[in-house]
Amino acid sequence: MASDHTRSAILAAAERLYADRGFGDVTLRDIVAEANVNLAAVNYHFGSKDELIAELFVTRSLATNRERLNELKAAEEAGGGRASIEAIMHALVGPTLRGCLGPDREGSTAARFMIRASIESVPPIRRIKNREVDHLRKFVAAMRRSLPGRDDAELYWGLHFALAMSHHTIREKERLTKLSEGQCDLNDVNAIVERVVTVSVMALTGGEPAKKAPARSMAPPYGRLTRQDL
Amino acid sequence: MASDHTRSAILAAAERLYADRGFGDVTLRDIVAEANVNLAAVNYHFGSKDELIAELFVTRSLATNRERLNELKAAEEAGGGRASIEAIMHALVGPTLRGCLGPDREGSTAARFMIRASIESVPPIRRIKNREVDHLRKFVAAMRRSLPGRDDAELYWGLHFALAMSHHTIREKERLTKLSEGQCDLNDVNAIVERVVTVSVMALTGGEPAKKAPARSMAPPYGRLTRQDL
DNA sequence: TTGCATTTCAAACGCGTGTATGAAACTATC
DNA sequence: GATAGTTTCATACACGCGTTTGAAATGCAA
Repeated sequence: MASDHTRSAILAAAERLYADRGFGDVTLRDIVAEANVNLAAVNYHFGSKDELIAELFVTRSLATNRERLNELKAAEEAGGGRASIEAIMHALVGPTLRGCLGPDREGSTAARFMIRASIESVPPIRRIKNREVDHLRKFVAAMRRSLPGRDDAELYWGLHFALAMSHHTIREKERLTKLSEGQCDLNDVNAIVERVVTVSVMALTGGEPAKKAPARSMAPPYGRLTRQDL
Repeated sequence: MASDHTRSAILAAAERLYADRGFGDVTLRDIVAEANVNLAAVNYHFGSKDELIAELFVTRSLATNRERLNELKAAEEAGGGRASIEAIMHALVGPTLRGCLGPDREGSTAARFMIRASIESVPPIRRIKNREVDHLRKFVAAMRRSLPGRDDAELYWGLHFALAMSHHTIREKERLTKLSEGQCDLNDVNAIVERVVTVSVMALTGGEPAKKAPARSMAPPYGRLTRQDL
């Protein structure tokens, strides 16, 4: 057991370097140099480079998931077991967006690391992401409670688009700034969250203010929908 | 000059392998084995591995961009210089979605390659993508003509979200299928295009059927907007 | 056929990587 | 303070990679 000093120094240095320069060109030697520890320490404490990356990513995404679920649970309790669809989407995209776009929170290293993880998609991280389905299903369940009668496929598409907008905003933050020549304010995180939530809710409810709308409303003007369940 | 046989065999083999297995674990040796040419041929004909990848990507994305602009031009001419916002978004996301999700088009190798390029984000490709700004600006210009008086930032956000949804759908195709347990039909490309267009238009017009709406309508319920231009 | 330029080829180079080794330095328990 | 277990360290290994080399083969004009 002992001090753990080396172990956490490696974790901190690795996260910092990965956040700054991406997974592609950060070697174990870079990491141990930054952490002032011996090269062999990585394999001693983590087993392999991939396991080090996995541990970093698991830690951070567990934290985000916990935050999301807390927000969801709070919203459902406040609504007597049924949260508004706005609140649900807010809980879904808020923590991630705040974490990755927000101002320095613990030096924002964690945030920048998660951005990299979302951009570069290295094998150990991809493996973990594929097990995130269960977590998302909890949101689908909440959405089902909030919008009863709505087709399940519609719920999945709404969730999918919400994640699309928030992840893409994180990934392409720089590009959007450049494209819009600074006209899109990427610093006001709350405004961005509201923007994403608003569009997501519109996608799910078809533009109406989202008060228990009758049923499927996002049906495209033409072109068939899913035909699974006729 | 000569036969070009070797050159094109390399291009074809590389695209096929990258499409199937990703950039991460395809080596030059894999490629030349698949193409039945000598290892040194790659450097002789392309200069380096990165330039080979770049040539592949440039070729394919030029084709997509051309397709997009053709669709846009056709829509603008049909509307007397002003296309409907639906048509513009359609031209923006249609070609990419059809190319990457559609059924076999020339063996769909090109499509799968572009999916990889959008997922893995390898340096030479990233460099090229960063020069795509000019191309997107043409769409912003068309949007400005279609929705005059609308805040520029709103147009950028709308374009951004449209790209978000189409790219994310391509990237996470498998995950969405798994999450929804097949309830989201990822095979009906036209329906997906309509879905993305519909939501994009709602994001831009605020849910109204998009007939030259007065002005900014996607303003979030609370939270400030951009403050650049006061 | 000769001569020159282009293209192919087998082989090797050089480098950087993640990982393994085995001894040395600690730390804690008795 | 001896001993067993844990952690650090310098060093080396083995391998795969993109790239280079220089000679052989090929194509083509005169």
